[in-house]
Amino acid sequence: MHRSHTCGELRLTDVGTEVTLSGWVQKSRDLGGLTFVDLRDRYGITQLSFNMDVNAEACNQARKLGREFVVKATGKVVERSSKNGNIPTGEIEIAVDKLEILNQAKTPPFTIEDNTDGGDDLRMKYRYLDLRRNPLKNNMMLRHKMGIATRNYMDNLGFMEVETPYLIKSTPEGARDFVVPSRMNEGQFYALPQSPQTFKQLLMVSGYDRYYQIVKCFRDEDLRADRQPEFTQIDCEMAFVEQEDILNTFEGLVKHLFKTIKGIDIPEMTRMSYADAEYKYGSDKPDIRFGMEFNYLKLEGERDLTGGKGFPVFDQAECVIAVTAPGANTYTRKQIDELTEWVKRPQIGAKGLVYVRMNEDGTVKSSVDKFYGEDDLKQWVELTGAKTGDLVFVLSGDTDACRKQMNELRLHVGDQLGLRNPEVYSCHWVVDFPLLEWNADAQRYFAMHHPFTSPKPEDIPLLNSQPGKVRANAYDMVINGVEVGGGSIRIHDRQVQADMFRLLGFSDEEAQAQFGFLLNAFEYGAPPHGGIAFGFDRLCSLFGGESSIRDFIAFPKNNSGRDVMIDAPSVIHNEQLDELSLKVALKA
RNA sequence: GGUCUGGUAGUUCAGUUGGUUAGAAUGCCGCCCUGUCACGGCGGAGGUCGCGAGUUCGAGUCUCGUCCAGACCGCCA
Repeated sequence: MHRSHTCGELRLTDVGTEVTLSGWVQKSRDLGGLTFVDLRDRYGITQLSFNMDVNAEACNQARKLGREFVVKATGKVVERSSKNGNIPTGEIEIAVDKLEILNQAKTPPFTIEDNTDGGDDLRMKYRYLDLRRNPLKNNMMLRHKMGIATRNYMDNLGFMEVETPYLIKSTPEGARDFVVPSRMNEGQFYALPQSPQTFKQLLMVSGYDRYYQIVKCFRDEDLRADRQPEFTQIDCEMAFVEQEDILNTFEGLVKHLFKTIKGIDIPEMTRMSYADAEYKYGSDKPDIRFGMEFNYLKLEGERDLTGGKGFPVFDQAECVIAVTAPGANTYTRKQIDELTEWVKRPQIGAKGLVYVRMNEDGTVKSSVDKFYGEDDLKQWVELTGAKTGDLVFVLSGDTDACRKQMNELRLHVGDQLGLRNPEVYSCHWVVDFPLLEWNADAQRYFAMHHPFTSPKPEDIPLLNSQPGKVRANAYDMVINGVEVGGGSIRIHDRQVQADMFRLLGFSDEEAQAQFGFLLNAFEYGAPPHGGIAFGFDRLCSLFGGESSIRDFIAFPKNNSGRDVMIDAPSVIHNEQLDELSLKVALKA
């Protein structure tokens, strides 16, 4: 027997008990005749004590222990004479009779502490050591609990989990596929699924009217802090439902997760149209934890409070947007200059930044006083609702670009002003997405969500005349400005689906070749259906209060898509290539 | 594909206008210490300044290239 208890469970009530503990040496403190060893496992830390007068042999052994040695200690639980209130086991210690080294350890390249001295690179290379640290361990535990809570909720509602294949067929739409060569089918490739989309729809045709799956998905695109090439979705689909049913069911899932994991009651989620989201926040995933909504000083067909005063920048702009930063008149000239440089970076691309100060003495001072008098500014201020002590930021330009830029500025200033507290959660739906998106390069429409999304029935007449105006039965759930999930009511009519493929530029032959199995299935009694998929990693990071998903995945990839621990990807042997009938021709 | 930031001791970082022997903290090693828990005290070892070229009397420092890491843009139905 290697242990009778874990390192996190012994208390004062266990005093006198003979126990055996096994774990890792967190730290030892050698006081001369007395040595203490902190023994750690994933349940906690228990102090081992060694006394030269009582057991010289064990004490001498203990003095030689290095960090992260794996040891087994047997002894009696005793009350400490000086207690440690910082840890749950701090009132007791083990007076060790017998110490056994189960395995030695090299000194780890970084400290196994909550605030480690290790950099990201090193932590990734020794991920198995990084995972010993509390923050990572807690993240993994959070992820585990999120999975359990999800499965409980879904199971209670009668959803069944069905596994779908990972080796499927490559399709041209959407993200790049990861491909897998087939040995038995020379020159042919499987693709790893970007999502189980078509399979879950086929399961609806099969009559499995409530399906879900916590499932890995794969996309061969560049990485970000919140994007990994392989990631996990909570993938769901329901038959005989309308949009309302889906929204209610999965609003319930997220509320359940908040309640069971964090003990937070989330109020009913508001719904915002895509058009409103873009209008008020310049984003399809607005963070509505704080105000700072857009005010249009100038917008075609609405108003123009800026024209005719000789300021060419605004005169030539399609759109002028003002946003009030509450209490931000404390910003110094230097801070505003920095913000100006910030919005002028190529990533944001604004030409400049205009501001209006709401001074304590009641005066209003702007960076464009040369062109705009007190009356003009008063009109602006009235529209934006800015009060004394506030600072109004104004950007101008083409409407879409200006909205995007103001969205970035709004979030950035929101961060600076501490308006985006990670402990405050604001969940809402964005609905009525456009069905199609015009792509200027390809000179054709692309499905904004995916080609299986159904148009709103009342918008169907526009499909041929104004495709860009057609709204979809599509929805995203947004939490704190993070798109955590999205879905749609699908097309279940073969003819409509075929029309959609045609609209997206597929010939009938191409549509049949790519998605014939789905079109065929729709001929055998496809029920109306729809669904949603949540980004599980993002949900976990959100619950953990972090913006990067990497530390919520046990073994993630780095920025370049590499696993630096196992050193993947790697070249393969020529024998393997031969078997697959492949030849590698490196570019340049 | 692009923009930006960084790469100096095992680790995290500092390093002035280009100028003697490149520093700190922590970790590691040795000695001392009987109630520590960020233990304490004394001593010690530890560096091809990512790599390559260039400028210069002289480069950690300046220039160019390259590799690696991170953030972002493009991309992500």
